[in-house]
Amino acid sequence: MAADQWLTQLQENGYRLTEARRIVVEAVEKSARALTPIEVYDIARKKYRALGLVTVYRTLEKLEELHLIQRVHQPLGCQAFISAGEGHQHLLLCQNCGQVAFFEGDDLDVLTESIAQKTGYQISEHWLQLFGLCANCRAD
Amino acid sequence: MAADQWLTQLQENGYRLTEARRIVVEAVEKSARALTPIEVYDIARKKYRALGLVTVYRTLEKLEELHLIQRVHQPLGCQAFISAGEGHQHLLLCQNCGQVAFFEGDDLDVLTESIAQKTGYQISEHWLQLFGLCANCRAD
DNA sequence: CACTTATTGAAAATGATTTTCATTATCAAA
DNA sequence: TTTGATAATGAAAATCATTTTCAATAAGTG
Repeated sequence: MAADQWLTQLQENGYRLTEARRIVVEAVEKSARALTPIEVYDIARKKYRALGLVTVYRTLEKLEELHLIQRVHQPLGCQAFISAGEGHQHLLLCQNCGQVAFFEGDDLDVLTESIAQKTGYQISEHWLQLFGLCANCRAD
Repeated sequence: MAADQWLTQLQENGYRLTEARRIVVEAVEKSARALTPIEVYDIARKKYRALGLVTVYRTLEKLEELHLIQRVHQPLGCQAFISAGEGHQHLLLCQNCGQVAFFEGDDLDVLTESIAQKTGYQISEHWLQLFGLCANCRAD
C-alpha cells in the first residue's frame, strides 16, 4: 500500500491532511525497517524542519489505530513501528540491519489445536516472528 | 524450577543472597501470571516492608541475565516478567486473567525453511506466542 | 473569502527506569 | 566468632519516553 493510500485512509476517517502528516507518512511507509518515533522525527525533519516530535507521536497513533502500521517487538525494545502489511502477515527481522520481510502462510492450526487440548485454553490469536540475517548481511 | 534453585543460581554466579532477593524471587517464581516491577514490588512488600522499588528492578535484571525469567510482550505493554521455564518453551496467555501456560513442541522447521527460501534470509530464531482464554475464564 | 474547529509545536507534566551516593549487610578470611 | 572488604541496599535525583496542556495556526466547509 502506497503513502497516498494511507493519506486517503486518514482523510476518509475524518482526519485532515497536513504537511506534517504527509511527511511522517512518507517516512514510515518508505522504510524497509521499523522506525522509532525519534527516528521518524529525524528523517522527517530533513524535509520539514518545523515538525514537532509530538506530532510524530500523534500521527503514529492514528496510523496504528487505522491498522496501517504496527508496533514491532524486539529484544532491545518495542518502540518501533512498521507498515502493517496486507491481511494476516508476520515479520522476519534481520538481526544485523533491521530490514523487515513480510510473510504469510503460517498454518499453525494443527499446533494450536494440540496446545488447546493439552492446556484447556481456547486459543484465539497468535504472534509469530522470525529473526535471522537478510541476504545482504548474510554475505558480509 | 523452584525458588531455591533460583537463589542457588544467583549465588553460583557471584551474587549475594539477601532478604530482598529472596522475597523478590519468591514472588516472581510463584506467580502464574507475568508481573510488572511495580506488581512485584507491591506483592513482595507485604512480606518485606523495607524493600525498595529499585531493588526489584535490579533483581529482575539479574534474573533475566541468568535466563531464569523472561520479559513478556503483550498488546498493552512489555514490562512484565515471568519464569523462563525450562528449555525451549513458548507462552500461551489468558487474555482475561493473564494466567500463563507454557508449551513446547512447536515444529516450525518446515515453515521457516519455506520462508527462508522465499526471502533469502537465514533464519536463526523465532518468537511464538498464543493468546486465548484459560479454562476458568472460558467457563465464565 | 470567512469561519469553525482540528492540528500544530513548545513547554510542562507524567510515568517508567536508571544512576548516584551514603549506609548497611553479606560472606570470606583470620 | 569476629573482622573487614565490598556487594547490595533504599532514597533521592537524574534520565528517557510519552502524554497533556494550551495558545497560535491552518485545513477545509460553506
